[in-house]
Amino acid sequence: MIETLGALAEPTRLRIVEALGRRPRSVGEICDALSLGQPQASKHLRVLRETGVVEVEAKAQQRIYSLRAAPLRELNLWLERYRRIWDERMDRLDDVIEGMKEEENRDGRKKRK
Amino acid sequence: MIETLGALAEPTRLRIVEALGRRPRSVGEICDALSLGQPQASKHLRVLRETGVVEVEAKAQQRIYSLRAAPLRELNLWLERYRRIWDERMDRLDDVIEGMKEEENRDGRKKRK
DNA sequence: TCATAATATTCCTTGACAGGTATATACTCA
DNA sequence: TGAGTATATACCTGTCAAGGAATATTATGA
Repeated sequence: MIETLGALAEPTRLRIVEALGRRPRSVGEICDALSLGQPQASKHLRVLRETGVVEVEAKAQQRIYSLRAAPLRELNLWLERYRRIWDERMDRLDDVIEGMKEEENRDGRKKRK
Repeated sequence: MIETLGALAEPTRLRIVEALGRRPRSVGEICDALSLGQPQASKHLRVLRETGVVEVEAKAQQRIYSLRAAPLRELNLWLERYRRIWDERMDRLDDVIEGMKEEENRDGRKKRK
């Protein structure tokens, strides 16, 4: 759980996770997509793998990395304990998401209910 | 967002956040509750404050720290993008957030976004 | 004003970690 | 088997952050 946070707290690794969130990718694809050196990518992927954030599947001489469900689920579960805080006085969550998706002037006016 | 992750990715700070999740506390209370040295507590609280995770309210000569909603909400929002991954075919952890995944329910795979 | 309590800051040392480069390993195919 | 491709590891170096101890700051009350 805290290892998950640590793994995600690094900018490059977060970008890798977001890239893998779209679809699984090989190391080379990750390097290309993120303009990363290959050793750097491998090292970050190692961290992500050792913390259980990603998993690998060998395909010929490539390694296909993809996200694992467990740590994200765990993170969500932890966050859920604080729902009463982050959901305070707002509407239901989907409304919040809806509102933020439209990305209107975020700092302009506060929406009152 | 990534600053939030970084702030939470430190064991002591995570414990502080969890303590504040129950109720706001003064620095001294945090030191006692977590067996922390006072300068250490203050320094971690500074990080948490500068990343917006907590806020302070002065009360006499004490400083009462409490959690802020925004970063937790933001973190939840980020995590929501990966719900399709971490929620894969498990039982529902909660149904509140579920209004936005109508499109995903079939077995059609997404290759390209 | 002074003494005291509560908290913040500074300085120091040390360890972890990320980037860069070079090199090693593993797999495939001719 | 050897060449080529894809990925992993080792080594070095600089930076940053955390813990510890001492000290500074700020507010309170007598």
